[in-house]
Amino acid sequence: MDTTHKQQYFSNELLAWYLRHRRDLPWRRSRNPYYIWISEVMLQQTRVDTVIPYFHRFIERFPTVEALAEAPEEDVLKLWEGLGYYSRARNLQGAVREVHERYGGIVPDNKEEISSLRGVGPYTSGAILSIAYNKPEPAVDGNVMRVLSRYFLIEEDIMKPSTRGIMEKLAKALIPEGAAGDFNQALMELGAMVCKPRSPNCLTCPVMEHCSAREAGMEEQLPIKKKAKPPRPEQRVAALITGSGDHQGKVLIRQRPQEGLLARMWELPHTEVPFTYMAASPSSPELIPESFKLLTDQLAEETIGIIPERWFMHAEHTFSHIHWDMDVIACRLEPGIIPSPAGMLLPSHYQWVDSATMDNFAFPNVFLKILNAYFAACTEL
DNA sequence: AACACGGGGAG
DNA sequence: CTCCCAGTGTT
Repeated sequence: MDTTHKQQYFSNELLAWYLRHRRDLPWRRSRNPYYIWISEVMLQQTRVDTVIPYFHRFIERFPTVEALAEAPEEDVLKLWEGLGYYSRARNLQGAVREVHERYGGIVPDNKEEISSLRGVGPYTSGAILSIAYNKPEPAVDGNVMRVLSRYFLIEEDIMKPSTRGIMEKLAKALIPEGAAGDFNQALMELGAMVCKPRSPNCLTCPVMEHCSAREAGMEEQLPIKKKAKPPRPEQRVAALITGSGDHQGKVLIRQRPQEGLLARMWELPHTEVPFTYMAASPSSPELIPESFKLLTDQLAEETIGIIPERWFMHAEHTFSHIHWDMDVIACRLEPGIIPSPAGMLLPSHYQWVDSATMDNFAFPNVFLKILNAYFAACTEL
């Protein structure tokens, strides 16, 4: 079978399959480029089922380019809470502000301008141009690379940037005349619903008949992918500082720095401790002091004196590159360090919150879990 | 080219 | 539990 026929068969069958089997997803109910853009940024590294509720809340609160451009950044971060990769939210708002100011609120419809926006890389630009404007641009994500590597039996390592180029060229050549948006979505839909990472489901695949990987019995081995490095472990100790007096029933939180991991999110005060220090546990809370002193010293530099009261809980959290192993210690403020009235000298990036007011701050999931566990325990008493 | 950057689902 | 998923920006 010659190459062009194999390609034409693929494009035609896949497109026909998609038109019959496409899922009814919220962002497929319009061709509003702004909605498509929001959805594509949310879908970066994130599953459809996870994104759906976030997408609804987001467009309800920020229905237009103008609404998002004029919103406070904290509001955007709060709506992104739990979705991860928070720079996506900040870059998105920055780019939307640029579209608002420079392009009169109209999302650009050409590669040059749209690619210059923060957070819009090769995948997202292709997705927006094809889905919102039906421009014949490829949108190569992980699904697409998996499907193409199997159907065309491509044994290049998909983690290599050079493989992207090969895939984009191929994906572009496959786009049927006038059907870029539907075809690109068809490719991703097949990867998500049929040609899945660990189960190719060939028997239900619309292009099985000419799939090279299946013919070679290679469908389970593709795509070829170099293994990622395991996350490096970090031991951490956090202080759950409970208030008294005016702050009875509240907990002290702080905001993270402008840049880096979980930038500008809120957290419990905590610090990394060396592994040579034993972790605490309910059975051996006496092992706390060495590691706890590091936290005490760090907070003392910010004029906050704490006294440990009891071990509260253990929390683990895995990022793609770091694993946190965290002990949470319930503490009270040391009298005399914070002068009366209490909290007067609290640094501005610190705040007291209770279970109601914590809704005003965006937290990474690991701290959300700890705070919810604490306030739930308080309610039981 | 290598690394930073979250969080969730499947088996 | 282990493994998998894989866009964009920075260096």
